[in-house]
Amino acid sequence: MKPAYLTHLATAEAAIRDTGERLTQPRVAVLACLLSSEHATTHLDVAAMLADHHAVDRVTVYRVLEWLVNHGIAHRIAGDDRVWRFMISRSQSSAKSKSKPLTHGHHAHFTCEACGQTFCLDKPIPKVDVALPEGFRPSEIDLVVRGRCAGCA
Amino acid sequence: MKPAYLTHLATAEAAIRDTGERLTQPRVAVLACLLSSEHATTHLDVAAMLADHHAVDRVTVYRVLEWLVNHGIAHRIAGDDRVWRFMISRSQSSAKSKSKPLTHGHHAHFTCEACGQTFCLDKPIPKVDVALPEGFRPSEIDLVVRGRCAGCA
DNA sequence: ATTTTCATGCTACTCAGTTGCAACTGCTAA
DNA sequence: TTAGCAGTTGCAACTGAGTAGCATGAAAAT
Repeated sequence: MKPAYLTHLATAEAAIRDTGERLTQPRVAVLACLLSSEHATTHLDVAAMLADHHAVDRVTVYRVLEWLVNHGIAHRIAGDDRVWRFMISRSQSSAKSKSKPLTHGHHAHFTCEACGQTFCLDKPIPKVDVALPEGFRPSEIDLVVRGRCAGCA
Repeated sequence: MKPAYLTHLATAEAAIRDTGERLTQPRVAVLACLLSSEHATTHLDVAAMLADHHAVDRVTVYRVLEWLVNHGIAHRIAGDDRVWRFMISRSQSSAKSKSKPLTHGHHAHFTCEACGQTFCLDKPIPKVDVALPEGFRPSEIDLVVRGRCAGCA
């Protein structure tokens, strides 16, 4: 059984070429990995998935993930276990535009208390109005819902 | 100049005695530290503050902080730098009750992108209704506002 | 084909947080 | 007041995430 990410290699390659920066094996492989994943994945998950067919050094995984984030292709989520998790930013996949850095705006995540997995909630989020103290200026709101996912219910 | 936390020692002692568990120097000192702090503090901050007058081993700081969280006296916040930060749960300070574990319910934090400090937003938060996928059950919602605090504006 | 530029891999490091264990101390009960 | 015990502390050694420096290697530009 071949790993699932293989079917996303072409899409990944196109997306990376789109950035105008260098097209490299590790970038393609890591991105394909994210594309094939339903939920947020750690650097470790990525390295493990690639181990058989596209072995990539763990440091490179870190760097590629960071690169993807900087290019607005992926975004990172701080989990409860102080491990970064990564996910493609679906929002940009529709935009054919020479996308600006993409601040990722209002975004909600769901973290399962049982299995620890994190999911992106694509559904539109009602605009939240939070009263801030004098002098505080907001730029972004992050919403995390904790609970039990469908699989662990 | 004496450290600020010294004025909170008595309050801290009372709160710990309230739990019915053991009253120890490190617990009192660490809690006094949190009480004296406006914003979320790391284990390191705590250890540094106590160094002169109540030196406590760093492992003990970790353990005491965890203990405080388990007793609903403090709560922890996952920062962007994957370091835990801690704060007293103001909500319980008013409750003279033999407080139940306290799930800390809806709670908002503000993280300053410039100085990295995290503040608790005590203001009531509008109830957020998030549409979850089929089978997902929420238990808690965490709201983090990112931006610039009054000091860094 | 050659050069330039930038990404990769490797090694070695930092730092948060944890574990195991021996020594100690706050509480309780005699 | 003291003896005993269980819960705490301190220490040392460890794990695991993430990073820095540097030599090698590979895309793209010429």
